[in-house]
Amino acid sequence: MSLAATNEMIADRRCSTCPVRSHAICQALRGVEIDRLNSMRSPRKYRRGDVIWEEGSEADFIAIVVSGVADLDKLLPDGREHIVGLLFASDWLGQLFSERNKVTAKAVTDLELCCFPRQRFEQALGQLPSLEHEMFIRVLSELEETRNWLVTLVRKNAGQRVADFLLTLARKNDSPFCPHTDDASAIDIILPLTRGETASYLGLTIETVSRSFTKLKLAGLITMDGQRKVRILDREALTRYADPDD
Amino acid sequence: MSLAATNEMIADRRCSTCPVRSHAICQALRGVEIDRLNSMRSPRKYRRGDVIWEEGSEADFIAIVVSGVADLDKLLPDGREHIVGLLFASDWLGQLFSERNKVTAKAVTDLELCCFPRQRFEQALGQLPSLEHEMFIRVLSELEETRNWLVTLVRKNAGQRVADFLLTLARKNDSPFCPHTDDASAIDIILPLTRGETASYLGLTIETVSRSFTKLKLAGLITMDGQRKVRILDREALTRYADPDD
DNA sequence: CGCGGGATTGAGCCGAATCAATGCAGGTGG
DNA sequence: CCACCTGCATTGATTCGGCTCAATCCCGCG
Repeated sequence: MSLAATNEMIADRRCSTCPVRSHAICQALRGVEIDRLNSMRSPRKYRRGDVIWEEGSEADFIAIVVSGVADLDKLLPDGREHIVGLLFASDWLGQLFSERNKVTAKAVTDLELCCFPRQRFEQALGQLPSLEHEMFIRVLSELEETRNWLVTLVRKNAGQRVADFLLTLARKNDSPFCPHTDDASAIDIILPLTRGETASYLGLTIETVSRSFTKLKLAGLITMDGQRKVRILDREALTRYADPDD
Repeated sequence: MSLAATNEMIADRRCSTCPVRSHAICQALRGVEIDRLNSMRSPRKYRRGDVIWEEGSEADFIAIVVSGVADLDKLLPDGREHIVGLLFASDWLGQLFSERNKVTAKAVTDLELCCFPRQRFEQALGQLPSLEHEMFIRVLSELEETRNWLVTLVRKNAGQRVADFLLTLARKNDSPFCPHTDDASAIDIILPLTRGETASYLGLTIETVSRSFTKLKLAGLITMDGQRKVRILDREALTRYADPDD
Protein backbone atom coordinates (compact mmCIF):
# COMPACT_ATOMS: atom_id res chain seq x y z
CA MET A 1 0.00 0.00 0.00
CA SER A 2 1.40 3.41 -0.94
CA LEU A 3 2.08 6.08 1.62
CA ALA A 4 -0.48 8.36 -0.01
CA ALA A 5 -3.16 5.71 0.27
CA THR A 6 -2.31 5.15 3.91
CA ASN A 7 -2.57 8.86 4.69
CA GLU A 8 -5.88 9.03 2.95
CA MET A 9 -7.22 6.18 5.01
CA ILE A 10 -6.10 7.86 8.19
CA ALA A 11 -7.67 11.08 7.02
CA ASP A 12 -10.86 9.25 6.18
CA ARG A 13 -10.98 7.58 9.54
CA ARG A 14 -10.59 10.99 11.17
CA CYS A 15 -13.51 12.45 9.19
CA SER A 16 -15.77 9.55 9.97
CA THR A 17 -15.28 10.06 13.70
CA CYS A 18 -15.29 13.86 13.50
CA PRO A 19 -17.69 15.32 16.07
CA VAL A 20 -18.94 17.98 13.66
CA ARG A 21 -19.03 15.84 10.50
CA SER A 22 -22.82 15.76 10.40
CA HIS A 23 -23.39 19.46 11.10
CA ALA A 24 -20.60 21.33 9.36
CA ILE A 25 -20.42 22.28 5.68
CA CYS A 26 -18.95 18.86 4.92
CA GLN A 27 -22.35 17.31 5.64
CA ALA A 28 -23.14 18.18 2.01
CA LEU A 29 -20.55 15.70 0.79
CA ARG A 30 -20.34 11.90 0.63
CA GLY A 31 -17.93 9.20 -0.47
CA VAL A 32 -15.43 10.35 -3.03
CA GLU A 33 -16.48 13.98 -2.56
CA ILE A 34 -15.53 14.02 1.10
CA ASP A 35 -12.24 12.35 0.15
CA ARG A 36 -11.47 15.41 -1.90
CA LEU A 37 -11.70 17.67 1.16
CA ASN A 38 -10.05 15.06 3.31
CA SER A 39 -6.96 15.08 1.21
CA MET A 40 -6.34 18.76 1.88
CA ARG A 41 -7.44 18.83 5.50
CA SER A 42 -5.11 19.76 8.34
CA PRO A 43 -6.04 20.15 12.00
CA ARG A 44 -4.86 23.16 14.00
CA LYS A 45 -5.02 23.90 17.68
CA TYR A 46 -5.05 27.28 19.40
CA ARG A 47 -4.92 28.47 22.99
CA ARG A 48 -7.45 30.91 24.40
CA GLY A 49 -6.47 34.38 23.21
CA ASP A 50 -4.43 33.26 20.18
CA VAL A 51 -4.88 35.21 16.98
CA ILE A 52 -5.84 32.86 14.14
CA TRP A 53 -5.33 35.53 11.52
CA GLU A 54 -5.19 39.30 11.45
CA GLU A 55 -7.44 41.68 9.53
CA GLY A 56 -5.62 42.57 6.32
CA SER A 57 -3.36 39.51 6.36
CA GLU A 58 -3.19 37.07 3.49
CA ALA A 59 -6.24 34.79 3.39
CA ASP A 60 -4.50 31.42 3.60
CA PHE A 61 -7.13 29.04 4.75
CA ILE A 62 -10.75 28.23 5.32
CA ALA A 63 -11.57 26.50 8.60
CA ILE A 64 -14.27 24.59 10.41
CA VAL A 65 -14.59 24.87 14.19
CA VAL A 66 -14.26 21.37 15.63
CA SER A 67 -14.36 22.43 19.28
CA GLY A 68 -14.17 25.67 21.25
CA VAL A 69 -15.25 29.20 20.39
CA ALA A 70 -13.70 31.67 17.96
CA ASP A 71 -14.59 35.28 17.24
CA LEU A 72 -14.28 37.73 14.37
CA ASP A 73 -13.31 41.33 15.13
CA LYS A 74 -13.10 44.51 13.16
CA LEU A 75 -10.63 47.15 14.19
CA LEU A 76 -11.82 50.78 14.31
CA PRO A 77 -9.56 53.60 13.13
CA ASP A 78 -9.29 54.89 16.70
CA GLY A 79 -8.03 51.57 18.00
CA ARG A 80 -11.21 50.22 19.55
CA GLU A 81 -12.36 46.85 18.33
CA HIS A 82 -15.77 45.34 17.78
CA ILE A 83 -16.65 41.65 17.68
CA VAL A 84 -18.81 41.02 14.62
CA GLY A 85 -19.20 37.27 14.98
CA LEU A 86 -18.97 34.35 17.36
CA LEU A 87 -18.23 30.91 15.96
CA PHE A 88 -19.06 27.63 17.65
CA ALA A 89 -18.50 23.96 16.86
CA SER A 90 -19.44 23.15 13.22
CA ASP A 91 -19.37 26.79 12.07
CA TRP A 92 -16.97 27.74 9.29
CA LEU A 93 -14.75 30.79 8.97
CA GLY A 94 -12.43 32.22 6.37
CA GLN A 95 -12.27 34.71 3.55
CA LEU A 96 -13.45 33.14 0.30
CA PHE A 97 -12.49 34.60 -3.07
CA SER A 98 -10.34 37.34 -1.61
CA GLU A 99 -6.59 37.69 -1.11
CA ARG A 100 -6.86 39.42 2.24
CA ASN A 101 -8.75 38.65 5.42
CA LYS A 102 -11.31 41.33 6.16
CA VAL A 103 -11.70 40.51 9.84
CA THR A 104 -9.38 39.33 12.58
CA ALA A 105 -10.12 35.83 13.86
CA LYS A 106 -9.25 34.89 17.44
CA ALA A 107 -9.54 31.88 19.68
CA VAL A 108 -11.90 32.91 22.49
CA THR A 109 -11.42 29.57 24.23
CA ASP A 110 -8.97 26.78 23.52
CA LEU A 111 -9.87 25.82 20.01
CA GLU A 112 -9.57 23.06 17.44
CA LEU A 113 -9.97 23.90 13.76
CA CYS A 114 -10.10 21.74 10.66
CA CYS A 115 -8.32 23.78 7.99
CA PHE A 116 -8.18 23.78 4.19
CA PRO A 117 -5.82 25.82 2.01
CA ARG A 118 -8.01 28.55 0.57
CA GLN A 119 -7.13 28.26 -3.09
CA ARG A 120 -7.43 24.50 -3.21
CA PHE A 121 -10.69 24.80 -1.30
CA GLU A 122 -12.03 27.31 -3.83
CA GLN A 123 -11.09 25.01 -6.70
CA ALA A 124 -12.90 22.19 -4.93
CA LEU A 125 -15.94 24.44 -4.51
CA GLY A 126 -16.06 24.93 -8.26
CA GLN A 127 -16.18 21.19 -8.75
CA LEU A 128 -18.49 20.33 -5.89
CA PRO A 129 -21.71 22.28 -6.51
CA SER A 130 -23.37 20.69 -3.49
CA LEU A 131 -20.64 22.13 -1.26
CA GLU A 132 -20.96 25.58 -2.80
CA HIS A 133 -24.72 25.34 -2.40
CA GLU A 134 -24.38 24.36 1.25
CA MET A 135 -22.09 27.31 1.92
CA PHE A 136 -24.35 29.65 -0.03
CA ILE A 137 -27.27 28.66 2.20
CA ARG A 138 -25.19 29.22 5.31
CA VAL A 139 -23.94 32.61 4.19
CA LEU A 140 -27.49 33.68 3.36
CA SER A 141 -28.58 32.78 6.84
CA GLU A 142 -25.55 34.46 8.37
CA LEU A 143 -26.45 37.64 6.49
CA GLU A 144 -29.98 37.39 7.85
CA GLU A 145 -28.70 36.91 11.40
CA THR A 146 -26.23 39.76 11.05
CA ARG A 147 -29.07 42.06 9.96
CA ASN A 148 -31.14 41.04 12.98
CA TRP A 149 -28.19 41.52 15.27
CA LEU A 150 -27.50 44.93 13.76
CA VAL A 151 -31.03 46.02 14.61
CA THR A 152 -30.61 44.73 18.16
CA LEU A 153 -27.34 46.58 18.68
CA VAL A 154 -28.48 49.82 17.11
CA ARG A 155 -31.94 50.02 18.61
CA LYS A 156 -31.96 48.26 21.95
CA ASN A 157 -30.66 49.51 25.28
CA ALA A 158 -27.88 47.95 27.32
CA GLY A 159 -30.09 45.60 29.37
CA GLN A 160 -31.92 44.34 26.31
CA ARG A 161 -28.66 43.69 24.47
CA VAL A 162 -27.29 41.65 27.35
CA ALA A 163 -30.56 39.72 27.58
CA ASP A 164 -30.45 39.05 23.83
CA PHE A 165 -26.88 37.87 24.17
CA LEU A 166 -27.84 35.39 26.89
CA LEU A 167 -30.76 34.14 24.82
CA THR A 168 -28.48 33.67 21.82
CA LEU A 169 -26.15 31.58 23.96
CA ALA A 170 -29.13 29.66 25.31
CA ARG A 171 -30.16 28.86 21.76
CA LYS A 172 -26.68 27.47 21.12
CA ASN A 173 -27.32 25.25 24.13
CA ASP A 174 -30.27 23.76 22.28
CA SER A 175 -27.83 22.67 19.57
CA PRO A 176 -26.50 19.11 19.48
CA PHE A 177 -23.10 20.15 20.86
CA CYS A 178 -24.33 21.12 24.32
CA PRO A 179 -26.18 18.83 26.69
CA HIS A 180 -29.56 19.98 28.00
CA THR A 181 -30.13 21.02 31.58
CA ASP A 182 -32.23 18.69 33.73
CA ASP A 183 -34.61 21.37 34.94
CA ALA A 184 -36.69 22.15 31.87
CA SER A 185 -37.32 25.81 32.71
CA ALA A 186 -33.82 26.74 33.89
CA ILE A 187 -30.93 26.91 31.44
CA ASP A 188 -27.29 26.86 32.42
CA ILE A 189 -24.80 28.76 30.32
CA ILE A 190 -21.05 29.13 30.47
CA LEU A 191 -20.19 32.59 29.17
CA PRO A 192 -17.46 32.15 26.55
CA LEU A 193 -16.46 35.83 26.77
CA THR A 194 -14.90 38.03 29.45
CA ARG A 195 -16.78 41.20 30.41
CA GLY A 196 -14.46 43.13 28.14
CA GLU A 197 -15.13 40.87 25.17
CA THR A 198 -18.84 40.94 25.90
CA ALA A 199 -18.70 44.74 25.89
CA SER A 200 -16.88 44.63 22.58
CA TYR A 201 -19.55 42.31 21.16
CA LEU A 202 -22.49 44.35 22.47
CA GLY A 203 -21.11 47.81 21.70
CA LEU A 204 -21.06 48.80 25.36
CA THR A 205 -18.44 49.42 28.03
CA ILE A 206 -17.29 46.84 30.59
CA GLU A 207 -18.98 48.83 33.35
CA THR A 208 -22.34 48.93 31.58
CA VAL A 209 -22.22 45.19 30.87
CA SER A 210 -21.45 44.53 34.50
CA ARG A 211 -24.29 46.77 35.69
CA SER A 212 -26.67 45.06 33.26
CA PHE A 213 -25.84 41.63 34.68
CA THR A 214 -26.41 43.02 38.16
CA LYS A 215 -29.84 44.32 37.11
CA LEU A 216 -30.79 40.97 35.60
CA LYS A 217 -29.85 39.30 38.88
CA LEU A 218 -31.83 41.85 40.92
CA ALA A 219 -34.82 41.37 38.60
CA GLY A 220 -34.72 37.66 39.44
CA LEU A 221 -34.21 36.61 35.81
CA ILE A 222 -30.81 34.97 36.26
CA THR A 223 -28.45 33.75 38.96
CA MET A 224 -24.69 33.52 38.63
CA ASP A 225 -22.01 31.27 40.04
CA GLY A 226 -18.72 33.09 39.67
CA GLN A 227 -18.27 35.34 36.65
CA ARG A 228 -18.79 32.80 33.90
CA LYS A 229 -21.66 30.54 34.95
CA VAL A 230 -25.14 31.93 34.36
CA ARG A 231 -28.45 30.22 35.05
CA ILE A 232 -31.44 31.59 33.20
CA LEU A 233 -34.31 31.08 35.63
CA ASP A 234 -37.14 31.99 33.26
CA ARG A 235 -36.49 32.08 29.57
CA GLU A 236 -39.90 33.58 28.74
CA ALA A 237 -39.40 36.45 31.18
CA LEU A 238 -35.91 37.08 29.83
CA THR A 239 -37.34 37.17 26.32
CA ARG A 240 -39.90 39.76 27.43
CA TYR A 241 -37.08 41.73 29.03
CA ALA A 242 -35.21 41.70 25.71
CA ASP A 243 -38.34 42.63 23.73
CA PRO A 244 -40.66 44.57 26.05
CA ASP A 245 -43.39 45.20 23.49
CA ASP A 246 -43.33 41.81 21.86
CA MET B 1 -43.17 31.08 -35.79
CA SER B 2 -44.85 30.01 -32.58
CA LEU B 3 -46.15 32.45 -30.01
CA ALA B 4 -43.69 31.08 -27.46
CA ALA B 5 -40.78 31.71 -29.79
CA THR B 6 -41.99 35.25 -30.46
CA ASN B 7 -42.21 35.98 -26.73
CA GLU B 8 -38.75 34.64 -26.24
CA MET B 9 -37.37 36.91 -28.90
CA ILE B 10 -39.07 39.90 -27.38
CA ALA B 11 -37.79 38.86 -23.99
CA ASP B 12 -34.33 38.42 -25.43
CA ARG B 13 -34.41 41.79 -27.08
CA ARG B 14 -35.38 43.36 -23.79
CA CYS B 15 -32.45 41.71 -21.99
CA SER B 16 -29.97 42.80 -24.59
CA THR B 17 -30.96 46.43 -24.15
CA CYS B 18 -31.36 46.18 -20.39
CA PRO B 19 -29.43 48.97 -18.66
CA VAL B 20 -28.24 46.68 -15.87
CA ARG B 21 -27.57 43.57 -17.99
CA SER B 22 -23.82 43.87 -17.63
CA HIS B 23 -23.74 44.61 -13.89
CA ALA B 24 -26.52 42.53 -12.35
CA ILE B 25 -26.38 38.86 -11.44
CA CYS B 26 -27.37 37.97 -15.01
CA GLN B 27 -23.92 39.10 -16.15
CA ALA B 28 -22.81 35.58 -15.19
CA LEU B 29 -24.98 34.09 -17.94
CA ARG B 30 -24.71 33.95 -21.73
CA GLY B 31 -26.67 32.66 -24.69
CA VAL B 32 -28.96 29.81 -23.85
CA GLU B 33 -28.39 30.33 -20.13
CA ILE B 34 -29.75 33.86 -20.18
CA ASP B 35 -32.70 32.58 -22.20
CA ARG B 36 -33.55 30.40 -19.25
CA LEU B 37 -33.96 33.45 -16.99
CA ASN B 38 -35.52 35.45 -19.78
CA SER B 39 -38.35 33.00 -20.12
CA MET B 40 -39.44 33.56 -16.53
CA ARG B 41 -38.80 37.27 -16.33
CA SER B 42 -41.50 39.83 -15.67
CA PRO B 43 -41.06 43.57 -15.18
CA ARG B 44 -42.78 45.37 -12.33
CA LYS B 45 -43.11 49.06 -11.56
CA TYR B 46 -43.66 50.72 -8.22
CA ARG B 47 -44.33 54.25 -7.05
CA ARG B 48 -42.25 55.89 -4.36
CA GLY B 49 -43.47 54.56 -1.01
CA ASP B 50 -45.03 51.35 -2.35
CA VAL B 51 -44.46 48.19 -0.36
CA ILE B 52 -42.93 45.48 -2.59
CA TRP B 53 -43.43 42.80 0.01
CA GLU B 54 -44.00 42.68 3.73
CA GLU B 55 -41.79 41.00 6.34
CA GLY B 56 -43.36 37.59 7.03
CA SER B 57 -45.25 37.42 3.73
CA GLU B 58 -44.82 34.56 1.29
CA ALA B 59 -41.55 34.83 -0.64
CA ASP B 60 -42.91 34.90 -4.17
CA PHE B 61 -40.18 36.38 -6.24
CA ILE B 62 -36.57 37.35 -6.63
CA ALA B 63 -35.93 40.72 -8.26
CA ILE B 64 -33.26 42.85 -9.83
CA VAL B 65 -33.40 46.64 -9.53
CA VAL B 66 -33.48 48.08 -13.04
CA SER B 67 -33.91 51.70 -11.96
CA GLY B 68 -34.69 53.59 -8.77
CA VAL B 69 -33.92 52.81 -5.15
CA ALA B 70 -35.46 50.19 -2.87
CA ASP B 71 -34.91 49.53 0.79
CA LEU B 72 -35.17 46.62 3.20
CA ASP B 73 -36.63 47.23 6.67
CA LYS B 74 -36.94 45.19 9.79
CA LEU B 75 -39.81 45.91 12.16
CA LEU B 76 -39.06 46.11 15.88
CA PRO B 77 -41.46 44.64 18.43
CA ASP B 78 -42.30 48.14 19.69
CA GLY B 79 -43.32 49.34 16.24
CA ARG B 80 -40.19 51.26 15.26
CA GLU B 81 -38.54 50.21 12.05
CA HIS B 82 -34.95 50.05 10.94
CA ILE B 83 -33.65 50.11 7.37
CA VAL B 84 -31.10 47.31 6.98
CA GLY B 85 -30.34 47.76 3.31
CA LEU B 86 -30.50 50.15 0.38
CA LEU B 87 -30.69 48.73 -3.12
CA PHE B 88 -29.67 50.55 -6.28
CA ALA B 89 -29.71 49.75 -9.99
CA SER B 90 -28.30 46.26 -10.67
CA ASP B 91 -28.66 45.04 -7.07
CA TRP B 92 -30.81 41.99 -6.41
CA LEU B 93 -33.31 41.39 -3.65
CA GLY B 94 -35.49 38.53 -2.48
CA GLN B 95 -35.60 35.68 -0.04
CA LEU B 96 -33.90 32.60 -1.46
CA PHE B 97 -34.63 29.12 -0.13
CA SER B 98 -37.22 30.30 2.36
CA GLU B 99 -41.01 30.35 2.29
CA ARG B 100 -41.31 33.71 4.04
CA ASN B 101 -39.72 37.08 3.49
CA LYS B 102 -37.59 38.07 6.44
CA VAL B 103 -37.53 41.78 5.68
CA THR B 104 -39.99 44.27 4.24
CA ALA B 105 -39.00 45.66 0.84
CA LYS B 106 -40.17 49.15 -0.18
CA ALA B 107 -39.77 51.45 -3.15
CA VAL B 108 -37.88 54.49 -1.84
CA THR B 109 -38.18 56.22 -5.22
CA ASP B 110 -40.21 55.27 -8.27
CA LEU B 111 -38.82 51.88 -9.12
CA GLU B 112 -38.52 49.33 -11.89
CA LEU B 113 -37.80 45.71 -11.03
CA CYS B 114 -37.07 42.68 -13.16
CA CYS B 115 -38.76 39.79 -11.32
CA PHE B 116 -38.47 36.01 -11.34
CA PRO B 117 -40.80 33.55 -9.59
CA ARG B 118 -38.79 32.33 -6.63
CA GLN B 119 -39.20 28.58 -7.01
CA ARG B 120 -38.47 28.56 -10.71
CA PHE B 121 -35.49 30.81 -10.06
CA GLU B 122 -34.19 28.41 -7.41
CA GLN B 123 -34.52 25.48 -9.80
CA ALA B 124 -32.61 27.47 -12.39
CA LEU B 125 -29.92 28.20 -9.81
CA GLY B 126 -29.46 24.47 -9.30
CA GLN B 127 -28.83 24.06 -13.00
CA LEU B 128 -26.77 27.18 -13.60
CA PRO B 129 -23.75 26.87 -11.31
CA SER B 130 -22.27 30.09 -12.69
CA LEU B 131 -25.38 31.98 -11.57
CA GLU B 132 -25.28 30.43 -8.13
CA HIS B 133 -21.59 31.25 -7.92
CA GLU B 134 -22.22 34.85 -8.95
CA MET B 135 -24.90 35.23 -6.27
CA PHE B 136 -22.71 33.52 -3.68
CA ILE B 137 -19.98 36.08 -4.34
CA ARG B 138 -22.45 38.94 -4.03
CA VAL B 139 -23.93 37.64 -0.79
CA LEU B 140 -20.44 37.20 0.67
CA SER B 141 -19.65 40.80 -0.11
CA GLU B 142 -23.01 41.96 1.23
CA LEU B 143 -22.26 40.14 4.48
CA GLU B 144 -18.90 41.88 4.62
CA GLU B 145 -20.51 45.28 4.01
CA THR B 146 -23.22 44.62 6.57
CA ARG B 147 -20.56 43.83 9.17
CA ASN B 148 -18.73 47.07 8.39
CA TRP B 149 -21.96 49.01 8.54
CA LEU B 150 -22.86 47.38 11.84
CA VAL B 151 -19.61 48.60 13.34
CA THR B 152 -20.26 52.10 12.01
CA LEU B 153 -23.77 52.22 13.49
CA VAL B 154 -22.82 50.74 16.84
CA ARG B 155 -19.59 52.60 17.43
CA LYS B 156 -19.75 55.95 15.69
CA ASN B 157 -21.54 59.10 16.77
CA ALA B 158 -24.34 60.86 14.91
CA GLY B 159 -22.13 63.15 12.84
CA GLN B 160 -19.83 60.33 11.78
CA ARG B 161 -22.77 58.15 10.77
CA VAL B 162 -24.22 60.90 8.57
CA ALA B 163 -20.80 61.51 7.04
CA ASP B 164 -20.41 57.78 6.35
CA PHE B 165 -23.85 57.74 4.78
CA LEU B 166 -22.92 60.58 2.42
CA LEU B 167 -19.65 58.85 1.53
CA THR B 168 -21.53 55.63 0.78
CA LEU B 169 -23.82 57.53 -1.56
CA ALA B 170 -20.81 59.23 -3.11
CA ARG B 171 -19.30 55.81 -3.79
CA LYS B 172 -22.52 54.83 -5.58
CA ASN B 173 -21.95 57.92 -7.70
CA ASP B 174 -18.67 56.41 -8.83
CA SER B 175 -20.64 53.47 -10.20
CA PRO B 176 -21.57 53.30 -13.88
CA PHE B 177 -25.17 54.30 -13.23
CA CYS B 178 -24.46 57.84 -12.10
CA PRO B 179 -22.61 60.44 -14.16
CA HIS B 180 -19.58 62.12 -12.62
CA THR B 181 -19.54 65.72 -11.53
CA ASP B 182 -17.44 68.10 -13.59
CA ASP B 183 -15.52 69.50 -10.66
CA ALA B 184 -13.24 66.65 -9.66
CA SER B 185 -13.11 67.48 -5.95
CA ALA B 186 -16.81 68.29 -5.45
CA ILE B 187 -19.40 65.55 -5.62
CA ASP B 188 -23.10 66.13 -6.09
CA ILE B 189 -25.54 63.75 -4.50
CA ILE B 190 -29.30 63.48 -4.55
CA LEU B 191 -30.41 62.05 -1.22
CA PRO B 192 -32.76 59.17 -1.99
CA LEU B 193 -34.19 59.19 1.55
CA THR B 194 -36.28 61.65 3.56
CA ARG B 195 -34.86 62.78 6.90
CA GLY B 196 -37.14 60.25 8.59
CA GLU B 197 -35.89 57.40 6.40
CA THR B 198 -32.32 58.52 6.89
CA ALA B 199 -32.89 58.46 10.65
CA SER B 200 -34.31 54.96 10.34
CA TYR B 201 -31.25 53.89 8.35
CA LEU B 202 -28.73 55.48 10.72
CA GLY B 203 -30.40 54.50 13.99
CA LEU B 204 -30.98 58.14 14.97
CA THR B 205 -33.93 60.50 15.27
CA ILE B 206 -35.04 62.93 12.59
CA GLU B 207 -33.90 65.83 14.77
CA THR B 208 -30.41 64.44 15.25
CA VAL B 209 -30.01 63.77 11.52
CA SER B 210 -31.10 67.31 10.79
CA ARG B 211 -28.68 68.78 13.34
CA SER B 212 -25.86 66.65 11.91
CA PHE B 213 -26.45 68.02 8.42
CA THR B 214 -26.42 71.52 9.87
CA LYS B 215 -23.07 70.84 11.55
CA LEU B 216 -21.59 69.49 8.31
CA LYS B 217 -22.69 72.67 6.57
CA LEU B 218 -21.24 74.87 9.32
CA ALA B 219 -18.00 72.88 9.18
CA GLY B 220 -17.79 73.76 5.50
CA LEU B 221 -17.77 70.13 4.39
CA ILE B 222 -20.97 70.23 2.36
CA THR B 223 -23.46 72.65 0.89
CA MET B 224 -27.11 71.91 0.25
CA ASP B 225 -29.64 73.08 -2.31
CA GLY B 226 -33.07 72.34 -0.89
CA GLN B 227 -33.44 69.27 1.30
CA ARG B 228 -32.33 66.60 -1.16
CA LYS B 229 -29.36 67.99 -3.07
CA VAL B 230 -26.01 67.74 -1.32
CA ARG B 231 -22.63 68.81 -2.63
CA ILE B 232 -19.62 67.28 -0.93
CA LEU B 233 -16.99 70.02 -1.10
CA ASP B 234 -14.05 67.99 0.11
CA ARG B 235 -14.27 64.22 0.12
CA GLU B 236 -11.00 63.77 2.01
CA ALA B 237 -12.09 66.10 4.80
CA LEU B 238 -15.47 64.37 5.03
CA THR B 239 -13.67 61.03 5.28
CA ARG B 240 -11.57 62.36 8.15
CA TYR B 241 -14.75 63.65 9.78
CA ALA B 242 -16.23 60.13 9.53
CA ASP B 243 -13.01 58.49 10.82
CA PRO B 244 -11.23 61.03 13.03
CA ASP B 245 -8.30 58.78 13.97
CA ASP B 246 -7.80 57.21 10.60
C1' DC C 1 -51.16 83.06 -1.87
C1' DG C 2 -52.22 79.98 1.51
C1' DC C 3 -51.89 75.28 3.04
C1' DG C 4 -49.67 70.97 4.68
C1' DG C 5 -46.04 67.96 5.63
C1' DG C 6 -41.40 67.49 6.06
C1' DA C 7 -37.40 69.89 8.10
C1' DT C 8 -35.13 72.79 11.39
C1' DT C 9 -34.15 74.76 15.81
C1' DG C 10 -34.46 75.04 20.87
C1' DA C 11 -34.89 73.42 26.00
C1' DG C 12 -34.61 69.85 29.14
C1' DC C 13 -33.90 65.07 30.31
C1' DC C 14 -32.04 60.49 30.44
C1' DG C 15 -29.04 56.53 29.59
C1' DA C 16 -24.62 55.09 28.81
C1' DA C 17 -19.68 56.65 28.82
C1' DT C 18 -16.07 58.22 31.55
C1' DC C 19 -13.33 58.64 35.52
C1' DA C 20 -12.23 56.71 39.87
C1' DA C 21 -12.21 53.54 43.71
C1' DT C 22 -12.99 49.06 45.62
C1' DG C 23 -13.73 44.03 45.40
C1' DC C 24 -12.57 39.39 44.29
C1' DA C 25 -10.34 35.14 42.51
C1' DG C 26 -6.60 32.58 40.88
C1' DG C 27 -1.73 32.13 40.81
C1' DT C 28 2.98 32.77 42.98
C1' DG C 29 6.40 32.85 46.26
C1' DG C 30 7.83 33.33 51.01
C1' DC D 1 -0.47 27.49 54.26
C1' DC D 2 -1.03 32.00 53.95
C1' DA D 3 0.04 36.74 52.14
C1' DC D 4 0.55 39.17 48.31
C1' DC D 5 0.03 40.38 43.59
C1' DT D 6 -2.23 40.91 39.22
C1' DG D 7 -6.00 41.08 36.22
C1' DC D 8 -10.82 41.04 35.83
C1' DA D 9 -15.16 42.56 37.73
C1' DT D 10 -18.15 45.47 40.39
C1' DT D 11 -19.87 49.75 42.23
C1' DG D 12 -20.16 54.81 42.61
C1' DA D 13 -20.03 59.89 40.92
C1' DT D 14 -20.09 62.79 37.19
C1' DT D 15 -20.38 64.13 32.32
C1' DC D 16 -22.11 64.29 27.78
C1' DG D 17 -24.45 62.94 23.43
C1' DG D 18 -28.61 62.01 21.55
C1' DC D 19 -33.71 61.55 22.62
C1' DT D 20 -38.04 63.77 23.80
C1' DC D 21 -41.14 67.34 23.67
C1' DA D 22 -42.37 71.66 21.64
C1' DA D 23 -42.29 75.56 18.58
C1' DT D 24 -41.31 77.43 14.19
C1' DC D 25 -39.73 77.27 9.50
C1' DC D 26 -39.65 76.35 4.68
C1' DC D 27 -40.44 74.08 0.40
C1' DG D 28 -43.59 72.18 -2.88
C1' DC D 29 -48.11 72.30 -4.39
C1' DG D 30 -52.85 73.47 -5.26
